[in-house]
Amino acid sequence: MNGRFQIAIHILTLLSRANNELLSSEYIAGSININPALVRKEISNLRKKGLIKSKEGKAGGYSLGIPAHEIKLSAIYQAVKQQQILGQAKNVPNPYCPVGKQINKHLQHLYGEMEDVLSAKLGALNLAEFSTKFD
Amino acid sequence: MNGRFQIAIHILTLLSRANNELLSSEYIAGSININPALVRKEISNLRKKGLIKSKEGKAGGYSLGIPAHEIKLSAIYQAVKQQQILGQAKNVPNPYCPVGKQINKHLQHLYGEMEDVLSAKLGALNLAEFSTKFD
DNA sequence: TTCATCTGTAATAAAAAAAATTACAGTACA
DNA sequence: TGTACTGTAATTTTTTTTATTACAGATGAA
Repeated sequence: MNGRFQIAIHILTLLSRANNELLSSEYIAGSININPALVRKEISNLRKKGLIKSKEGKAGGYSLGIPAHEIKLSAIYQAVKQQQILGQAKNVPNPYCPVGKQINKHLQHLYGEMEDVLSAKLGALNLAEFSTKFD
Repeated sequence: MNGRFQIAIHILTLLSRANNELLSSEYIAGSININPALVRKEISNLRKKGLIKSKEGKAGGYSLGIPAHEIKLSAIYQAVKQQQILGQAKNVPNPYCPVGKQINKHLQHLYGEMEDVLSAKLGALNLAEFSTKFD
């Protein structure tokens, strides 16, 4: 669960409460208290996944790409997670050790199962439900 | 799921296969391919949680603190996770924004639920089972 | 006793990752 | 044609993680 999930869900929550009014990156950044360029960067990613629409130019800004009740939290998680969390492809364990030789494979499998239960849990919640907490 | 979990489970797997023979930090470090001081540091933590026993001095080394089948993977996870993953207590969202004001509380709750399902999943597996994968 | 081989721990440095900042081209409205 | 936005890249700063070095203390053995 990295910091990007937090930013992404914050952005999406703001948009889901905006009633189709466009919000600017500066406004969003003000609510999160981070730099507008970071907001635009994360939105750039979420837009590619279809979760957000943007309009350029004067009076431009952002809105949800699909209705909030169709956005499962698992979709946000998937959109934001970079690569397999599995550690450090760099740290190559000792290939001459029976444990070192295989452990990454087994951990990979274990982590996959973990992701599955997380996704299942997050898939049971959607953005509309999450947003109502702020009423 | 951070890098320390990977190191911790690697250490514990080695110990569980050592048949009560003591392993040195240097041997363990050689299998993981990291620095022996890091191994000792992580073991220092796992020892405080009772998962590992150590013996100082010449011919010293490490062994499991309790039988492998009594070590749930969730216990390893708990031992290793530092603080609530919840992001950045530093990044304080805008308190004048209805979303910014409450989002950390709601995320905290959400993350708590996530931890619960993870722990449940990991609690169904123990170190002995994990170790048999290496036979 | 004294040497050799370990652990325990702290201090420091190096490397990697994350976050912030700055800058500016492109777009659209008025 | 000016203004207010987005899109994106380049760069710097900060934070976190990992590695290294060092050495005191413990223990067993010659």
